Amino acid sequence: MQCVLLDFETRSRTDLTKTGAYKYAADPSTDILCMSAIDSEIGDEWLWYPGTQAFPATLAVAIEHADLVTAVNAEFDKAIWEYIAVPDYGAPEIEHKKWYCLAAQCRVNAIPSGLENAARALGINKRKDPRGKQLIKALSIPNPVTGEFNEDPKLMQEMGEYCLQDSRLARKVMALTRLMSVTEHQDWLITCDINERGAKVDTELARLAVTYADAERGEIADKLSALTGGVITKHTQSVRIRKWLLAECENDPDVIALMTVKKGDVEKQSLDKDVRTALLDARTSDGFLLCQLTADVLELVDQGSKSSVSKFQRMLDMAEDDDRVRGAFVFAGAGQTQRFASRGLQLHNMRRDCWKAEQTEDIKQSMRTKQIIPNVMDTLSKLLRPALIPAPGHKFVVSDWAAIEGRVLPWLTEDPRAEAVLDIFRSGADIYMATAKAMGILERQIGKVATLALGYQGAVGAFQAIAKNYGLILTEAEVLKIVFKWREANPWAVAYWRACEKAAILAMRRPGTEVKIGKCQFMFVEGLMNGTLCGILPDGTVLQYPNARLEYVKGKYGGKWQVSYAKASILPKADATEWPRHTLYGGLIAENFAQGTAGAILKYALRELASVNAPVAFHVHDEIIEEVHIRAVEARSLQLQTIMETPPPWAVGLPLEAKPAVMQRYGK
DNA sequence: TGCGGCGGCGCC
DNA sequence: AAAGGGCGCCGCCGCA
Repeated sequence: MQCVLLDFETRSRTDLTKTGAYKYAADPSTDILCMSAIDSEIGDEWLWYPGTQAFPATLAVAIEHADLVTAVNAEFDKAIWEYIAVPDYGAPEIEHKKWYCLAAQCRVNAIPSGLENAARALGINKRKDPRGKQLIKALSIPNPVTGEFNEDPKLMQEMGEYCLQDSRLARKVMALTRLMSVTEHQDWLITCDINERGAKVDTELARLAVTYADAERGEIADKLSALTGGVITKHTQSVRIRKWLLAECENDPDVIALMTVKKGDVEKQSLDKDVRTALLDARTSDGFLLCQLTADVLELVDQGSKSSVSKFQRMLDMAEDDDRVRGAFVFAGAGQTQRFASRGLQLHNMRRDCWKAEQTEDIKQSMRTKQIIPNVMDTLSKLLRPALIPAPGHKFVVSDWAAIEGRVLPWLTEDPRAEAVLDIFRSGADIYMATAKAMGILERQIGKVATLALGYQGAVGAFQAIAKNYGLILTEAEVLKIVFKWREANPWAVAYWRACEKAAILAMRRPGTEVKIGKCQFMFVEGLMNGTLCGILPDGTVLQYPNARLEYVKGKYGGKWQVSYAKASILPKADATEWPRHTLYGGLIAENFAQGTAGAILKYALRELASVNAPVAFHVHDEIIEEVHIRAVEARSLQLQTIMETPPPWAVGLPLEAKPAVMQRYGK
């Protein structure tokens, strides 16, 4: 495998962190300072300053012969290459499928995807060097006072050296982790295509929303200042608000009790949404004192805490001239499950409860004519999804898999007792009602919450967390009974948790051996990243647990063996000597497997859709949104449903259901 | 002033 | 022994 590693250093008047790579690369003020390249096999190095040098002929040959052209976050380098290096500086063209991303390779290895953190996780870069950042600040950003770029030749030369050093480090990281499989690389390329296509934003709506949100935030701030004598000046000042409230109620133990939340092993006082609701609710019951003043303050915080309205500004920052936001998806962004993540304009967490297209038009018209809107922040956050729109003459075709994880989990177990659950899905019956019945309970709501909450060894806490979203209020004793009944009615799940945990331990004891659990496997690979426990999903996707260790932990009544591993998503603190670790337990493994397999089904469908040139605009874990010409809506809907409901070859027998809807704006 | 840490929020 | 976990973004806080 011959591979050329690239790294660009650039400068621009636009802010990369606000606009994202695509808009940044497309901006006319963006230019290349230098580019380093390394041939990963031979080790040949190049440093190119396009302002003063022609493109190195030997590098052109190396690229021509390379199987892959690699960069950390290659979408950035690819965009710079295609938008600037080729047209402005005579760099040779590189075919799309030759591009390869080292950051994506890091993510499939379950280590951080930033070069510095990846190297740190691999133990080859202990110390952070601030010089690189200083150089970027000096050369990549115009002087804030004069607006001029610094062109100091000495600094430019130093920048080049740093650029080359990054490529050398990247080469090491590449060698210490496993390459993406052909399928993973293909999925990454498909992600590039989706990112390049982008999602269209109703920028007029976004601008109106920003105006209204700014005004409302100002009003809330004024009210808070007035109520608290200037102690609290914004609804976002969580520390001030907490201190003020505690002082105001003279450390009333009842109030403190309601404010106390457990985080890990430590108890803390919080004033998050749940606590505020609890405090305001308790106010109406007997004997609880929460004066009008504090209640008013809490309600103002509630009103202001729709932080999601900041997304409208983000839409405007990222939208290009054609009103499209590009680069929102990260292939394997979730290292532990290999699901996608979304960045920049995060399309994965937009408020679900939202206005319909017609309501959106009405509200938009009200804002155009500067009408007063009641409950502004709430109204605005319900406009987030509808702010995503299809191009003129197009519609969204939207489809999501019904209860995908509820189907995948029993299917993965291969337990004959789980067939009954799959048969309920196959029959089209109501799974939540059936679950309740199997537990000897009549309320569908309880069946629903139990199904959503208890599949991964969660107990009272997990149930209550989900129950509150459905307005279900039960005592701890009642929930404990429900948990017990659910486990009794679903013995396949309990057995699976145990089997997963045992398999992980067994795999650690027998390196290089496949240990089967239902449709998945574990294998401990000693030579990879200080020992990596690999969970292999039915499609071949590998979930990695790097730096895995089998440890004997002593308990009160004897001890037990357990597997721990380095957790990529938790970055170590500045003074930490070891990467933060987590412990595997059965329910967690079952969850990782189920989420990962659901993600594999999405990736499979995206490949199928790519092969028929389906216009996928975006996706949200279990949901695919196509932006379709109005004349093709019917055909594409049918095609989308067929692709989503046909299980992949490795999942024959898994019942899938995904009925498409047609929308003028994005909605639930 | 810049930056890491943390609390908070939203979704699947 | 029991265990909800997977994400990313915004904005404040406190330190260097």
